[in-house]
Amino acid sequence: MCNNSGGRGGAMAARKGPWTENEDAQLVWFVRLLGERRWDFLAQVSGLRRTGKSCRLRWVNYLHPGLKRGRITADEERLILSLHAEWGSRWSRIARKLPGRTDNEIKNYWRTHMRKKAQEEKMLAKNKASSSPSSSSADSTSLTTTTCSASPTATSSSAATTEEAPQESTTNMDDEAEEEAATSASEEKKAEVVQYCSPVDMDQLWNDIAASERYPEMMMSWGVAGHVVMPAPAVEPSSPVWEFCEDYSLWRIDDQEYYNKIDQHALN
DNA sequence: AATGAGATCAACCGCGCGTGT
DNA sequence: CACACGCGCGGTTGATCTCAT
Repeated sequence: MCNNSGGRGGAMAARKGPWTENEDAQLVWFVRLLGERRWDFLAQVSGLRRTGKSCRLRWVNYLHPGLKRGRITADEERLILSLHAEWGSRWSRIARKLPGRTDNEIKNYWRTHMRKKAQEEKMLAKNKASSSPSSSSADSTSLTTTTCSASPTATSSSAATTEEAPQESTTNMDDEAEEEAATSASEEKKAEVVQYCSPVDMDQLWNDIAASERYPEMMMSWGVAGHVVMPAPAVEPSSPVWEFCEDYSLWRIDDQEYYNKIDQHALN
């Protein structure tokens, strides 16, 4: 299935590992051109020696406009905790409630932070057990105690998940409704995403990108129109991909509204 | 200043679901 | 109805960064 399995098309082995700036820029451009679907096709057509899967992941987790960079806030943490308590490790679903955050990000956050908290709890429990065996709940971490009681390492195991998400069935209707709402109101949500964009780098980025006008040049340099066996665009090795993107205004092909919103936000 | 441990993040993998033929 | 394909999701791993010793 993956094009690195040598299925069809190119016999080129798929690249793995960290993405280069050129690859990022290229991917961004082709996503804007083709949309966020048909990733295998996109991977082939773009000339990227990556699997569609890899392209999608890179886009979703790193390149997607509206992604929020920076630390998870206290509010977000609270939300994550409560949603995790409700849904278990349905990271993508949880992520939908946290505009600008990816499932991967939340997943990572959960793992690292909950592990820490679980360790703390363990210590607390031990201490309490040794001092007074009667009480069972740690009070200091009031917010987190209820949900992070599952050991973080075990969080990944099905046991923890099922243990923590027993209401899954009861929330089914909720979920479906939410999913529907999520897709139907995607436009709204995207605006929401934009709202949530923190003033970190992304703002600057989109601002810069919105301001530029030169994507056709890139098209030429990549020999767009379908099959691109391309030398990577010339980018200064040290320059962030965004500078490259900026030069070529990558964001103007489709989903115009969406990106307009982003642009507008960035300009505010 | 060196180094080891822990934290964080990006990326990959396998599996399952939805859809088209 | 069965099959193949494309995609998304959850779990895991490995590299890099940060901080304490």
